[in-house]
Amino acid sequence: MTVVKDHRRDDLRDEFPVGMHVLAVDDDSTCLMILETMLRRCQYNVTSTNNAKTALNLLRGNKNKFDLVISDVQMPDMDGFQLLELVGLEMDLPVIMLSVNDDPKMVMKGITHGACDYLLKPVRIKEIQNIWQHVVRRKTVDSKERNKTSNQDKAKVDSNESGSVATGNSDQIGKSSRKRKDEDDDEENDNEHSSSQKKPRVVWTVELHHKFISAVNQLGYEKAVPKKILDMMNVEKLTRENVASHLQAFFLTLLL
DNA sequence: CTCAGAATAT
DNA sequence: AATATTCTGA
Repeated sequence: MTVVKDHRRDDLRDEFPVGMHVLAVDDDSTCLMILETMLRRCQYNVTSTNNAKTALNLLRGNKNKFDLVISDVQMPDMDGFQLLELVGLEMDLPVIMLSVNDDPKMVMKGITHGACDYLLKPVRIKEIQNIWQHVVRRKTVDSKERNKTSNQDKAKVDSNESGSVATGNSDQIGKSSRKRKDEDDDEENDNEHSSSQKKPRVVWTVELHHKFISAVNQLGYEKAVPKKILDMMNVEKLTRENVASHLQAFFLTLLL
């Protein structure tokens, strides 16, 4: 009997730090769910909460339990930056910020407050797959050099690290977001067959996507079906097909 | 006939 | 790659 069961060309196998403990924080329950799902898929050990205070309590109560914190920026009780700061003060954990806001000021704020990464929503699972590198880096640096000059922060911003860890990097920040809502009723040419009616493609801006997410959120994952989502979103010009298409794509990105 | 979901096309 | 359109079955 051949004892060959080693045939794996599976992707996430080789040296993924399985079981790393991640604390996910987001007030939007659907986002949280998605985040959780993605993290689990990537074989992280996930604890999640929908508010920063609980997050803090969890962290304080289990100083060694977590390896990484990933938190939304905008939250009701305490915003992500405060959380970030407190965590930085009280413990040595890598924190990743999540936001729909691609404003460079915000990104900068995150970084200067000590975030080790700043991801834009909607987050793709590929970005999640890669975050363990921050933990590794932190640990490596930490054990090697315990240098703590009693200096206030110097706001030294390093764009992106130069290639260091295995897989290629994720994308850059500072793109996307076009102004939507293009009303078009301009008359102009009624030539026979040329262009009479434009067919505006629906552009799923972050905002629109967010509405979509909220709708799905309220309906619940199982009951979220195009028509219901559609009239829950209540966006003009949007068709059931549009939503259906987006829904399909959306689930694909979740599983990718 | 209407819709969801998958497949396929642009 | 993102969104639209077509197809199938309920």
